[in-house]
Amino acid sequence: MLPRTLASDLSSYVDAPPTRVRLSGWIHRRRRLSGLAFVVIRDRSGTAQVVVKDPAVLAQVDALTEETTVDVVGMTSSNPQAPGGVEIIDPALSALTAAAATSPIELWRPNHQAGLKTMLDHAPVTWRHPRQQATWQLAAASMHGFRRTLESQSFTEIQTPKLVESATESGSNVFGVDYFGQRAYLAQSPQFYKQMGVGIFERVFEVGPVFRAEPHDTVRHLAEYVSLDVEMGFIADHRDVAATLRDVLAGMVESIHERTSSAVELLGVDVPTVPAELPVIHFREALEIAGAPSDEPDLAPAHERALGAWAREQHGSDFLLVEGYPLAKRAFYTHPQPDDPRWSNSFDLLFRGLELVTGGQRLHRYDDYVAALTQRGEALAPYESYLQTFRHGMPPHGGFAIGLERWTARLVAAENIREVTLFPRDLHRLAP
RNA sequence: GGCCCCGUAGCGCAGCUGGUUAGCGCGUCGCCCUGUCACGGCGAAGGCCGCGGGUUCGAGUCCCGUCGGGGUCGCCA
Repeated sequence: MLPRTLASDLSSYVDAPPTRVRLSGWIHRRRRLSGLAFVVIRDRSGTAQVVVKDPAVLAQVDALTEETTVDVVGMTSSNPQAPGGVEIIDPALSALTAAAATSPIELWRPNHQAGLKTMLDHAPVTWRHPRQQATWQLAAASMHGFRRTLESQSFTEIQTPKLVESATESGSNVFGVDYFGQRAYLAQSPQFYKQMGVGIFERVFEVGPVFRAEPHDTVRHLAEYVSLDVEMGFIADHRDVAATLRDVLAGMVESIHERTSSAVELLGVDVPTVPAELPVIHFREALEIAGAPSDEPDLAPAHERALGAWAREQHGSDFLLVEGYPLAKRAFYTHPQPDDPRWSNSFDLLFRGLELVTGGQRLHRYDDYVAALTQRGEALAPYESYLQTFRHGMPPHGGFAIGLERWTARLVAAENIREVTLFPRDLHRLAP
């Protein structure tokens, strides 16, 4: 069998003599005229045009619907009228399945018109739209840039359990599951395990799912999302963590430029520039800038949007690091701000006015953990295996977590995070 | 979960203060058109107007309930 040629490789035949090639892909669109038909074939690399004139093959084209998978063997032909300058002529066509059922949406249109519900209900098909594919290519490239940056700084990639014994962090609700007759939970964060990982490897990261049972039905919440987690030891304070965060973001952006220029172009993505140093403000200043009362414990979405605009104007930055969140509002393992324990050595990173990252310095002394848990009225027993980490020597450490889908959503200016999530899980959706 | 808006053909929508047979564009199907590229032309099929109840001589339209969807707020990545 002739080896496969990808649609995107066809242009290399512009100056070559006619060559026999084989394309495999989906029938993206048929354009039938009286004595000939144009068949656009879509594969993972893009689309290619096939010109059919033979009556027997024309009859096949009439019978094969859009989205049917086919093998096409034909001759390359340079033709200025062909998209990309090269097309396939005089083809033999063989369908790999029966004619495909009509697609719920018109995949061949440059801009599909379907609403969110239609897109999600038919995700196995609607993700085939080139613009949809492109959004996930951005996500994939971002994950690659994340991994590559951390590996170059000698971080070890780990995988931590998603079935856990206790509902660890306070705040968000967890999903309970039956675990061989015992109550277990879906991990809402790899937090404890990545700290244990620091005790083992010094520097770890993880790309994986986390689960939040919070009944929040908003454009930026999912019940399951991909968390890009980092944790590192032997830091001075949270600013060291923030510096790594900056490098990681720069690596993600670099990877997007390297690997997905066509997706960037197709979607008209405004790829951000990561400043050499992320602009930093203290939580107190953030409240002032946002015009919020000085005793607000957190930033509301409207405040975040105001701060995003401010960072754009004052620093020309799409990113803004807000540090020093009130200690009482952060998780128990958060390290206080040394000169004023009302505040903490933690931060959020806003990307274009949306909370994208939470991170900071953690406690690293066993006694501090006992004190922090006791002060919050928590029993120590459920944290036994976690606390073991700190009885056996831990470096000052910290880390952060990036919400992948939030990143992608901001990147493509999606109005709803579900637009950039392959198979979103939310309050009302468990399928597909 | 609170509040606001919306459910009409495969998709996107119109349907006015209630009135006879519910429309439009795209898609689908049929016929026509040798160079299209969101091809074009002519024609046809396709609707429990989300579901249940109520008001009325009469409901896609008004009211109540319910299910589903969107936005927003709380909270979060």
